[in-house]
Amino acid sequence: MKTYINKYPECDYKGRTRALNDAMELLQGKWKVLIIAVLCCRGRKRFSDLQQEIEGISAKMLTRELQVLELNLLVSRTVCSTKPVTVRYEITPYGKTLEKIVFQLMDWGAEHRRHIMASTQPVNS
Amino acid sequence: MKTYINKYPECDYKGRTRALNDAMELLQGKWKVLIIAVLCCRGRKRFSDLQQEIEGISAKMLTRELQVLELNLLVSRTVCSTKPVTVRYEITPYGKTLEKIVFQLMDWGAEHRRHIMASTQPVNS
DNA sequence: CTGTATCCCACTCGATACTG
DNA sequence: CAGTATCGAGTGGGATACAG
Repeated sequence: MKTYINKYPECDYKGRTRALNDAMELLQGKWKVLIIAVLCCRGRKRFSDLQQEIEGISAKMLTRELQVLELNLLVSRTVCSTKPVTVRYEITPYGKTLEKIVFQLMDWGAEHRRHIMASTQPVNS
Repeated sequence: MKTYINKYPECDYKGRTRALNDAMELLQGKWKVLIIAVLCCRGRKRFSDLQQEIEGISAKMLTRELQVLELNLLVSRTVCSTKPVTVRYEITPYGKTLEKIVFQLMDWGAEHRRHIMASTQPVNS
């Protein structure tokens, strides 16, 4: 029952745009995609390691975004009962289904930077 | 000088996350990806047609987002000097480079809805 | 028809301080 | 170590009115 994207879909148009909205809404925000990318690239990570690898993110934001990702089954959270507690975060097999898209976005972003720099006056930074 | 994404890149990590941020920043917001999708699927469209096809978007938002997309060379804008002016918007060949990603996001979003509905109590709507 | 200008609320996100 | 609580600035985006 998988539906495939047609180039010029005439039917289920509403459903498709809704699906796109779902995806974008979930991935919205400054950090979530980045977190996914890091977990995909670097594998299982502890909270503090994640915070170090994701430059600029605060504990609050990292917590909140990880919770959303966990709720959406993209990331798994494991508490290790060590002396001070440590927590491991890991991308789930299901989360891996986003890996390809995220990496394509990376590629596209790099290409886009070149494209814009070459074509116009860079707007900023 | 094209850089490729390795599964576990050790070098140019900063560059990659920066590229990902670029891409996400550009695509951020409620409407841009949707506009791109519509222009990809439906081809050249006038302003008012776009507004009709994209349910819920206001003129202000449509204008603003189209301007951003045009600035980023993803969309072209053509003014037709008809009696009341009409304007045609069209995805550029460059903009088409996002088509694949956008459609994959659509697919993923549809799959995700099923996945979440099957696995948990739906949170809302 | 295709926008622009204003007003305004809600929400995002950062900073900081605190807890088990 | 891994969070939570609270405050506050900035912004995204809706509603409405107006303009070329």
